[in-house]
This record gives sequence, structure tokens and C-alpha cells, in this order.
Amino acid sequence: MTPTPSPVHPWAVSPALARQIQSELAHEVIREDRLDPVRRVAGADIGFEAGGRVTRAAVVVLDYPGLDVCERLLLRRPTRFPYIPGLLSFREVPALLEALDGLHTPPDLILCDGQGLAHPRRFGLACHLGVLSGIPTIGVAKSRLIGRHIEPGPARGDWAPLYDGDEIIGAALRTRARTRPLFVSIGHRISLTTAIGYVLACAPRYRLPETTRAAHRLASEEKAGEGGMGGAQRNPSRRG
DNA sequence: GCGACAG
DNA sequence: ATCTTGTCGC
Repeated sequence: MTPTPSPVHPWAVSPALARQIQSELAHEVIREDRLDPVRRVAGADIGFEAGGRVTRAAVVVLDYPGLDVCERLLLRRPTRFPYIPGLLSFREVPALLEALDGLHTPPDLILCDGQGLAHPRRFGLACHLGVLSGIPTIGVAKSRLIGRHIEPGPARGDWAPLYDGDEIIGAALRTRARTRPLFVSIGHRISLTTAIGYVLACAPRYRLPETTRAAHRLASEEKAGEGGMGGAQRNPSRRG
């Protein structure tokens, strides 16, 4: 496959310009299935330390469909953008892109911690990471940013469309009985129904996908790589 | 003006 | 997200 990533844009921008950049890049999101056969799935997440002054980007690659860990990479960068609802990608994507570049085994698909199309300008974190990296992505959020939905059925796999007006922007997906649904949306190069299938396949036991769990674990791990910023680790132990 | 508001 | 103890439930 030949990804065609867009040239990077500035990150140190005002909220108003950030929104403008999102609206422009939103045109580049591909909402159809254009992904290679999936052999490796990655989870990407961010954690903080030093009272939030330091951002920790974690990416964990798992084989698919086995879901065993292949590679873990963690790096630290100074936090440069505040959390503003709707502008999360400007806070997290820069470090995540660097982490992706450092991977020894690039993934065929990335499950992101946050929304994709289910965003005011249809350009959530998953879309941003997907468009700039060229890698297919899915937005998997634990809570809702925008949109309305009815309660999905009670069984694992049941889901209800997430609407913004009459437009379907994502799905409220039950990955486990008796637990709150996740919010799944297109990130890049994948359709919503295909995305739902991968999220279910990656979450065989718990509410959150194994990819997300592994990335979150690494991002918030206590003793995270000694030798200063840029520290990376690979070939971890795979315990469940 | 009053809420809502991914992580 | 992060600060933090116990607690209810499988």
C-alpha cells in the first residue's frame, strides 16, 4: 500500500487556528475500507507526569487476531497544548506521531483513545492521527463528546447509531454485558461497520480493547524508562 | 446568558 | 488526564 500523508502543519497555534486546521484536514479523511489485511493492531494512548508538564506517548503493537504484544514504545515530551474539548488532538497527536515513527513493527490499524468522526468538525484525534500518518485508525472513546443515541441492546456486540442531527457519526457499542457502551467512530481508511468488528475482536473479555488497555498501562506505568526523554522499550513480557 | 464538554 | 481509600460485586 502507498499511504499519502499530508505535510505536517504547525502545532503551536491558537484555538481558533487549530479549529480551522481541523476543518480543512477533515476533507482528507477516508471513510471507506482501504486497509491491508490486518496482522498487527496498535493501541495509542497518552499519560502525564510531573504535574502534567510532561506528556508520555505510549504505543503498543499486538499481533492480530492473537492479540499478543509484539512491541511497546514509550516516549516523553514536554506538554505544549492544554486540554480543550474538541482540540484534544493538538495536545496528544504530536507525541503519538513521533512514537509511531519509532516503531520497529508498524501496525496495519490503530485503535485510538478518543473520538474519530464523532467530533464537532468531524475530525477527532483518531482522524488526525490517521490522516497525518496514513495508517488506518479507529476512534474508541469511553465517553461521548457530541451526538445522540438510544441505549444499545444489553448483549455484547449490540450497538446503536450515534447521530448528530440526521447524520450517523459513530456507534455506541456494547463490548461487554452490564457495562456502559464505548463510542466507536471512523478514524481514517475504514468504514464504521468494519471498525465495530475490529473493536469487538480486540475486546474479547473486557470493556476496553486489549490494545487500549496495553497502551494505557504503559502510558501510566510508574517507573517509565530511566534514561530521560526518548526512552523506548521493546519485547516486553506478555502476561494477562 | 446557560449548559455540555474525548483525555 | 490526575489527585486518591475503601468498597460493592462477580
